[in-house]
Amino acid sequence: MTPDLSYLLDHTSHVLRTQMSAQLGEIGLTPRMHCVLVHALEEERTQAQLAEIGDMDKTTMVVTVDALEKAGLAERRPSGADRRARIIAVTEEGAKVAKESQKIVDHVHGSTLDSLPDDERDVLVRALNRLTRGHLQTPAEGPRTARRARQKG
Amino acid sequence: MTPDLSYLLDHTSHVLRTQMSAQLGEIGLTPRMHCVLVHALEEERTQAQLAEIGDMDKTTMVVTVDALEKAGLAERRPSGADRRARIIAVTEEGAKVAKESQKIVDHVHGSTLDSLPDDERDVLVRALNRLTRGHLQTPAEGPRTARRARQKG
DNA sequence: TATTGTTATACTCTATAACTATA
DNA sequence: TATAGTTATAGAGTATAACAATA
Repeated sequence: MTPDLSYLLDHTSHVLRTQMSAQLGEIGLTPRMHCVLVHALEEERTQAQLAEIGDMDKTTMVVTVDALEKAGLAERRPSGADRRARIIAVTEEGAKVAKESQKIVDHVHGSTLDSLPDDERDVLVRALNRLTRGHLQTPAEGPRTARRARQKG
Repeated sequence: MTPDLSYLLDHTSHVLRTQMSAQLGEIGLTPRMHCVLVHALEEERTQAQLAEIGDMDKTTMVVTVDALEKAGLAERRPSGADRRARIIAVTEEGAKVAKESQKIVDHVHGSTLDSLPDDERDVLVRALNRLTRGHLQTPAEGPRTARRARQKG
């Protein structure tokens, strides 16, 4: 009998996400805010670059940066190189929070992996990495959702 | 360094779901329709029971059964035991389609697992099962989304 | 009073299109 | 012409509330 891989992956990823959201929520972050914060800290990056890294739409990015600015964790700054682009600069407070949130993320991942026997832990990660780079690399095409033109006004 | 388990599980489950949806879509089914069809075939079951099994809301179940009826794959029949309840009866055509869709599901799962080395394959499934029954059994509580009362009329 | 299935609808999430300013 | 970021909003998905029939 074939194991129900869909159920196993859906369930584990769903529960892990709820745990992550709940834990990050304790310090006022969403997973997306954490992602942007961390990658904006690594080097000077524009919204488009951060959207690419986090696999978000640019409009989703706008909302996420709005939230970070409102919370005083990051700011939009004009890019010297391209006056259309905005660099996302992390504030001092934002850097502190990012350190904290990275600890939370590592702890949630770590405690999950620690619940497995040593041999299973390593192989699980290796197998998921292999699938991610191989058979489950690319999403299958969904049916193109036709969309009406937006109302002018 | 802690592996990014969130990314690995999210990505693999997402891609697997798109592949499954695309393959089942070829014969006009959604994953939910397949799920209902298969469990309705096993024994006489009401909508509520099938919703429980597939972890769907009862209103989502209504939509799913509507789709199955429209496609001529299942019918609502009054339950002898409880006149409020409806038994979901699979049609002859529905049984054929269910056989087909089960083949598709097994093939999608099978080809994914077959892309892994033997030793990784078994351990992956064992580890995911262990997480599902253990550390990642229960979703964390989300913030209760307050909802306005519905308009009368 | 509680439950099954239904309808209507409200909410969330995300993506699309159009827009402004640059390039 | 194309791109970065913004705004408004469409659309999918889903969950909530109220309801009718029945328990």
